[in-house]
Amino acid sequence: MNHDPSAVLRHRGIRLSAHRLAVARFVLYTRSHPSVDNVWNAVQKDFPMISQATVYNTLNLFVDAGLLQRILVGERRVVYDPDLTPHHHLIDEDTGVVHDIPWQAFEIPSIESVEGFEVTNCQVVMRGRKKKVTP
Amino acid sequence: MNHDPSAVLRHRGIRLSAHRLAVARFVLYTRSHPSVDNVWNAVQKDFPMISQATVYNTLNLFVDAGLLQRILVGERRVVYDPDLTPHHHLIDEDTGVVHDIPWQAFEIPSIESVEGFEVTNCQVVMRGRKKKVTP
DNA sequence: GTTCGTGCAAACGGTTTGCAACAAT
DNA sequence: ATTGTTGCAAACCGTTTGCACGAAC
Repeated sequence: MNHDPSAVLRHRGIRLSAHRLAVARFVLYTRSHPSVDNVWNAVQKDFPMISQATVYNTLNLFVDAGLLQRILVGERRVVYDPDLTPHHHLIDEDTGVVHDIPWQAFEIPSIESVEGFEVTNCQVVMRGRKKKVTP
Repeated sequence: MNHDPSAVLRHRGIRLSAHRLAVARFVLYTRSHPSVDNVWNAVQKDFPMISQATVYNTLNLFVDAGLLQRILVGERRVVYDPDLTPHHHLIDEDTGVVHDIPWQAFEIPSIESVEGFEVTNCQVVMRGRKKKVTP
């Protein structure tokens, strides 16, 4: 994994700007599954004048460039994930926190081929709450 | 499965009305995974004056009553499914059609318990396109 | 007569877009 | 000079809500 955001963006043919770098520095290396608002707030610490529109546009740019994954974790809740390797997601219904679940947690046989379909994408979204530990 | 919508609604304590019955007759027995608009169009054939708001309210009522499942099949795409038994969904990226995939298609071990969580819900949404048949 | 269903239009919230200004090439 | 990035506000789209009316209880 490349930890130099400038190089990453340039490698995808994305022109650099201070705002884009700031967004990249946050969103490409976080494991917190941030929403657009999370990204906006984080970047605002360095660039108080950045607009929501720019954050939206930049995130879309990164998704289109294959740097980010959009994950639909709820009715009106989209979250971004820089981890593009196949994995699942578990949403804590109490806190809203999104957890990564390793792909191997489930045995999904013949995922590329289900009933005559070529599966291009598979999103498993689970919801649950932390179990009480019996003492 | 009860094929008398009046009885189904009454059993859930939902008061009957012509509009509700019309919505129920369509949405509780279809396998087409209709969107709100699909339901609206279908019911309009019998009740041309029914409003979108009533369709929305009625569908929400049915979901809350446990008669329907809301399925998030895309960014701005919600469909309704009267099949409440656990199963997965596969969306044809070319046609938008939603297919049911039997729960047993995947071996999902210990679904109730993943990494200290009690899983209450699990939605698997796949996207793909029909494979060309090699002749 | 109180409750509940309905239609209408307005409000809502997340996202996109058109435009003008400006920066980079 | 041309192209690309940004902020702003308006538009957009699916959904919800407030209100007034009328029907059901």
